[in-house]
Amino acid sequence: MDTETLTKPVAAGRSDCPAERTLEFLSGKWRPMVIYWLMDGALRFNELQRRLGPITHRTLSKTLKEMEGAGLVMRKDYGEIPPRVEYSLTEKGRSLQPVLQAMEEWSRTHLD
Amino acid sequence: MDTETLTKPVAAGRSDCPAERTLEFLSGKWRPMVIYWLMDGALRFNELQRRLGPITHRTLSKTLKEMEGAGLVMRKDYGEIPPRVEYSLTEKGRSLQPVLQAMEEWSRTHLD
DNA sequence: CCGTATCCCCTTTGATACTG
DNA sequence: CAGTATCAAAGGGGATACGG
Repeated sequence: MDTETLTKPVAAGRSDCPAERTLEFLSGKWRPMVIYWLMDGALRFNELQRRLGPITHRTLSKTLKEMEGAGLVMRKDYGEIPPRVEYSLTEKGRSLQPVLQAMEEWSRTHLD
Repeated sequence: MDTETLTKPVAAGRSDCPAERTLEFLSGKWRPMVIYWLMDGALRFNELQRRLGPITHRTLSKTLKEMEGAGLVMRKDYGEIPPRVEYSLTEKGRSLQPVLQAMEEWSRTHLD
């Protein structure tokens, strides 16, 4: 009996690898770093930019908006002048920690 | 005392997020799927292509060569005619399973 | 301080045709 | 069957300038 065909869809037009869908939330040059820096709490836009180092204003803006759309990041505008906006992780964003941790573990044990 | 500045590098030009380095091994449109399908054992080139669905010959070839260079995939050429080549995961490639598993778990609990 | 609009480059991917 | 070469298309990201 061919157990192989029981555990995985055979020649599926779109063989859903669940890991891949998770990856979509982490793909992009800056997303993991953004999560990393927001893991401890909220940060203002410019503060976050300083932590990230060589990221452009435009790119950070775009990245944050995408992550907000993905439900990973929350934006809080204090409506002050000069502007003051804070970004933080949503529950969903924080829930990615085990994934990032698995990745850290792997980089420790298989890289360096 | 500001403990925050003790746990994370402040304004590092390249604040190393270890997870990011792992991501480099998994980034790319097809890499996770290739690992997924090779996790059970070796597959021939065309067989792998069929499983992956809509991937082009050229792209699969390139992807496999990259992953071979990264030490994730092993290529075995049987030197027969017609050609017969099998691809499989290296130990390093298989070691990524916990990472993929964490991703699967997340997609199950936070997507759908 | 926070954000957007334009322009440009570079990389990745796909389509297609060809080789051993 | 396995792989390469060439060309074209698409998207991500950076530089810069401008607006609220």
